[in-house]
Amino acid sequence: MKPATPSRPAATGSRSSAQPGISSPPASRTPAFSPLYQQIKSLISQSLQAGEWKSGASIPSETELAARYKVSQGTVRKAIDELATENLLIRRQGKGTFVATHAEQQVQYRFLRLFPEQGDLGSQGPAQRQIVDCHKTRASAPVARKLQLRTGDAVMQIQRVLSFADIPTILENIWLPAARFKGLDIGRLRAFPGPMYALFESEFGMRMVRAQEEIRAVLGDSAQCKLLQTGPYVPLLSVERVAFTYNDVPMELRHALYRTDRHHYRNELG
Amino acid sequence: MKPATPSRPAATGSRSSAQPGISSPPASRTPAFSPLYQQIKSLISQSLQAGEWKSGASIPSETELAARYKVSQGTVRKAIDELATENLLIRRQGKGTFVATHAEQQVQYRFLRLFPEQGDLGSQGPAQRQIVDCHKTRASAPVARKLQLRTGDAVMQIQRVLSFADIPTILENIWLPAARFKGLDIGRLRAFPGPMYALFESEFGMRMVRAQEEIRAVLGDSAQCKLLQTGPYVPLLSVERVAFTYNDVPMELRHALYRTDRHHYRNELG
DNA sequence: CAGTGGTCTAGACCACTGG
DNA sequence: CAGTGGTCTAGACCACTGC
Repeated sequence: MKPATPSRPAATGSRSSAQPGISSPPASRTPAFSPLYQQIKSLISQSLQAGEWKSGASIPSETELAARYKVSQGTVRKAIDELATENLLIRRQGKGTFVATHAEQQVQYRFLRLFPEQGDLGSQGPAQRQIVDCHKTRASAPVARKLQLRTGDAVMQIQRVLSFADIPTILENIWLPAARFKGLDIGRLRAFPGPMYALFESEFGMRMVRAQEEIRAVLGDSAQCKLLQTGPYVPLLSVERVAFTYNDVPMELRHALYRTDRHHYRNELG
Repeated sequence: MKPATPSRPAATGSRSSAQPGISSPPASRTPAFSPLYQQIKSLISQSLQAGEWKSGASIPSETELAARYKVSQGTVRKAIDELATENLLIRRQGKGTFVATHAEQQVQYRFLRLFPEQGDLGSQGPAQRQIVDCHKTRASAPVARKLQLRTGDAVMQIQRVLSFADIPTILENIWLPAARFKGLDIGRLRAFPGPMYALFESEFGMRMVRAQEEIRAVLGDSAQCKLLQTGPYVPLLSVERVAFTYNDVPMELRHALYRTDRHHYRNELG
């Protein structure tokens, strides 16, 4: 691309906003101007969403992508940089750029912010997972709203307990849109060795990319306290998480209760 | 700067790692290679820390800084970019780059992650602040450890209650190193109209840049419940925050209790 | 209109990885 | 050694702000 040329490359179409020299309706303002690298970014996002590259696999090199989209390397570089800071891609110098995954990481649980009170990281070995229940049901109104479904749509509901050092610590209730997770059952959940989000990736092609949590202090009821093996009416951390795939589509709702007598939820504020 | 020249500019000294053509001890490995923009970044950080530019004021333009440090504009640009994503600086197109501040923001409380259950943002107006106590005391062992002081060092201790829509919601206990906050008393706290971090900036030149929180579910004792006007033994969110200035120096410890019956703590997971 | 940050390019070289 | 991402430069132009 020569600089100073008003014409734009046909990345997929052309520059989305009104450009000088390009015919554009003079009326209808607020085109907002989308820079080239943003367009490249969304093209790469689309390829990720379409599954053009597998989880954990490498995407084409910057040079290749620059040639494909007919832009300079620096422009695809900026696009990839942003996708990397959003944790959709992972750059590794000398090796390439890879599709982010929940599997094969040293950080076993990407979205879990719970840390033991003493002994820093994973010093107590891997978590023990116990699937209590997994069945298909219909979405209640609040569940449907958070998952952007209609009330009564089919959802899979999973209940499980996570233990650390043999102490039950997390009680989770998970809802998934059944249409996207056909064939999921308690057997497959129990058989899968890694984190649940890794199962979603490898068996259903659903990558969780971002999540939002709402945290409250609550008193566990007797059933919850029994599953967590605590005394009755212990204060617990209620963590309601909605996890999103690409394009901010919600794909999982997870209501969790954390015991915080031996652990705490840690958060970094920028 | 000509490219391909092995010699490096004397930003403040010179490139910190072994460079070809520059005399450097061939022994003693692991220089780790610090790129130029990182050196510029730390120079700008030092100027921020030294108070060369006031809170909320603009720093020199990219062109000026490039001239000052004898590097290209793109290099200082990358340095500023990183400082901006770390929230030390704020870029405003067409206007300049500004020193981040806790004052004069639309987001009144930069580090507060508490949101009302309904009615999105600040719909219930500003918080009411009530200073309960402010006195000088000596740091206990745990307080000293978190503030990187010695046990028994002088600290200011502040207790206050924050109310939203006239409902007491947050009970805070704050510890500050007394040596850095000389002259702080309950009168000045009550007189200051803005957030406490804005007071720290404007009256003591201390900018809080980053914070870390540990969150647990607890039962409030009777004194705490009284201040928060709840029934006895209500589950509360315990939020222990350490706030840092530049260079990861801890400057504030804050133990807070949040009522989460009408609010929740919200967190985004990337 | 001048000045700021924001985008885009082209090219050179450096550091890291693996065969 | 070739290939990848990472750094640095120089220069042109664009978009936004305020005088």
